[in-house]
Amino acid sequence: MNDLLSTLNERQREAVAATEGPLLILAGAGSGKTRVITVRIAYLIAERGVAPHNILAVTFTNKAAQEMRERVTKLIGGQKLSSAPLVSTFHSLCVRMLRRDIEKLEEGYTRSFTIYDQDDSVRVVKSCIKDLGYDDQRLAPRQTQGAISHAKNSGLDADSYAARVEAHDEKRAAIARVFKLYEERLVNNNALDFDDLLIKAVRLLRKREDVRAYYNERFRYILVDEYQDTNSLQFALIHFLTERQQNVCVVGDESQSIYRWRGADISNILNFEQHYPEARVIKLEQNYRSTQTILDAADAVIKHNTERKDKTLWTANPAGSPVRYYQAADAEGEARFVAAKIEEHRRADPTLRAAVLYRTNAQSRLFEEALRRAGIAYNIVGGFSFYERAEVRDIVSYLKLALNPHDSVALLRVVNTPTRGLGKQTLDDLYARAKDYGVSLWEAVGIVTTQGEGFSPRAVSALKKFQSIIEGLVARAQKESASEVVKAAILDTGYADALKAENSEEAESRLENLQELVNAAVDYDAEEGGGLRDFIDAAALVSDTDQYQMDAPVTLMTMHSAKGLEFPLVFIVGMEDGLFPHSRAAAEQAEMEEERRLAYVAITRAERFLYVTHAMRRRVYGEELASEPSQFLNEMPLELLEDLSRGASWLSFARNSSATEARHTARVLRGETSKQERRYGGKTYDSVDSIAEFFRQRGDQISRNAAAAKQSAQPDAPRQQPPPARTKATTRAGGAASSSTSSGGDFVPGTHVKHPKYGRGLVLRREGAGDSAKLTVSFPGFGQKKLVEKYAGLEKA
DNA sequence: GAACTTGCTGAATTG
DNA sequence: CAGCAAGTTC
Repeated sequence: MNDLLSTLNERQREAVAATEGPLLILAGAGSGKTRVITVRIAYLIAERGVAPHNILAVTFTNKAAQEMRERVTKLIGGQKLSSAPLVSTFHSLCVRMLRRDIEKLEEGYTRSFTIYDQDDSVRVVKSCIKDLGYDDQRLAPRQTQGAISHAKNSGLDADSYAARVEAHDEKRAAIARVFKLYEERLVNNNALDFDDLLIKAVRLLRKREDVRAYYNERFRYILVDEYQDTNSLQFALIHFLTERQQNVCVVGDESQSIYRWRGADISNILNFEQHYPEARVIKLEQNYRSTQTILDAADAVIKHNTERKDKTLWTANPAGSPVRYYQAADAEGEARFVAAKIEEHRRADPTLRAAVLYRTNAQSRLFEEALRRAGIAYNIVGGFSFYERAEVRDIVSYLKLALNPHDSVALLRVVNTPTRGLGKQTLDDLYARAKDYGVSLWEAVGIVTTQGEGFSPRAVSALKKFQSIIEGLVARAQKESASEVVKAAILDTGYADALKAENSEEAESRLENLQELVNAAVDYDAEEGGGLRDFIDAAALVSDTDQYQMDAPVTLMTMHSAKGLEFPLVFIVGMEDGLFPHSRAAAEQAEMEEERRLAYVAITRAERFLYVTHAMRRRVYGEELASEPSQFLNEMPLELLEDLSRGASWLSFARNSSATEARHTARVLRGETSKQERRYGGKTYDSVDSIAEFFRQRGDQISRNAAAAKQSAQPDAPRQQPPPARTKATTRAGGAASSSTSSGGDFVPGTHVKHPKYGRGLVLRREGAGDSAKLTVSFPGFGQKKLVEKYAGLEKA
């Protein structure tokens, strides 16, 4: 079967053929990573005679898993296989393991456990905060859930978290108590949150030799995709699974690590060779995806990061067209521009797929509107997914109860939906009773319906009604197919009737969504046939990125969601300081580097055409704010950019010599000059000559200042002060008023200054005079800011 | 007990 | 600006 390998280059072939022992594939963007993985699986089966069910491939999203499955099937051709390789996400792999063996953990969980998504977790956290008597203003449920999740991901349980709380830190002490109660409640509800899926699976492997042996025997060849995004739990999981055999192949690219904030540990990939001393390393450095120009832009940006493995991506592709740049007056104008350009491109080539990539989901709305107005069909990833719609969640809650009636979150959600006369008072009483007896809400329902417990006859009969509905569903779940139970959950509960009675358009569309849910279940029955249990598990584990449709002409999504995808035409929008890079990242170097990797990911999605845009004004929180171009624009070689803006733009400004020097100066300040020198199209930028020229022009004083600045960039120099607690995404138009220290005229270009928010900076430019004098100041790490001298509160540094 | 109104606060990225 | 929670009214 030589034709399997014939489509691959030499490195790729090596990566496929090195089947035995640990292997690290460092796969640069667009280097044919997925092809290598899929061919490798096919090769293992066809050439090495490995039984398919002995192969495990792990991905992060269902979409990636599904694509991989399809491609393997295609590669193997018509061959009938005795079994199939398991291609799964980390989370569904864990669910599989736990559904089989969770009882062996002896932590009180049974195999019919429920999975809580983030929304469910927050609800539980909220109830814990309330019941502990904390103020949910001071202890925001969302934040608290985030803190708990973060702790769990770093391997802490409630007790070890509590032990680490400093004596005086009341807030964290409160979180620790919430954490403890939260964990108890999950056990009581027989529920696991997303983090638990990994935690319990790892614990199971650690604790039980027999389980470990079973999986080591089963999975003889393991592949892990996007290895740079694995966290310590995922690492531990892989570690246990490869305990006996070391046939583990991990594929990743540390330049595309963008989930550090979620606990991804980049050292997993950086130290792979230490973890597996026998490891072989193969680098895939030829990019097949993008034009030379796009690759140059990406490369120039990522080179500003200090923390990276050395790897040079190259391509045999043509230079292609320049990166198109557009500065819009406001966010609406930016959206109009994008819509117009998409139309233009698609008129020339109707098959051209486009993506609009933004930093935050909130940015999507304007693009949706503009595209709709332009009559362009689009697909949106993220935001409200199908399974997040209230009506779908309601029905899913009924189904969850059918499988695990002790799930109190699900119970509370639907006990009075549709309304059946169970108001706040009754539920509070029920809740109190459950707490008194130390039982689940479902058991409390049972007690009240048999003993009365002093509840009003009306309440008792309503509860009885609810009870019989759930019992009916429980019975059905045991013998009927998923779609049958889904239908029952919509009809027998009175849910559909209540919607019909509303007789509104809104209700009509909800009914349609529920019909969709039924369709999904019917499909599931036909394809997987795993029953309601598996259907609900799958529904709980769908992710935003799973919504991506490969054939959609236009896709709107975050840059995060775009990882792993490619498009001939890409728009990176909202390239503004504070938005991208995000203001929350500005305080820490490591976070800034992650933002930069995100920029790298976004740029390298583009195959042929790349547009970068930003707006001068944007509404944030309903407030009009002025914004500056992103420093990432500044980090692209300006020669590669073509300015499509109307009138003067930041780019035209940057291209005149003084601004170019400003760029150099900013780099000098960050001590970054020596490594950055590089040639683009025969022209040099960042040349030592022009920096020298710059200093000659500015005179001796500046050279001295620059030298001082360079010193302050040393590691032992005092760190710049942290930003204020609430940094707005952009600087307020008109400037923040504060004490005016200046007597005017002090801050000529070249002066080093100190700003209350941004720390040290260098004045690049001065416009106007007197009270209206405006300064352009470059702050290392914050980019350039335009400040009104009078209000800026600047001091000489 | 349910529908409506006001007022407040908060959104970075995700399985 | 928008979504949600508490308060207000029927």
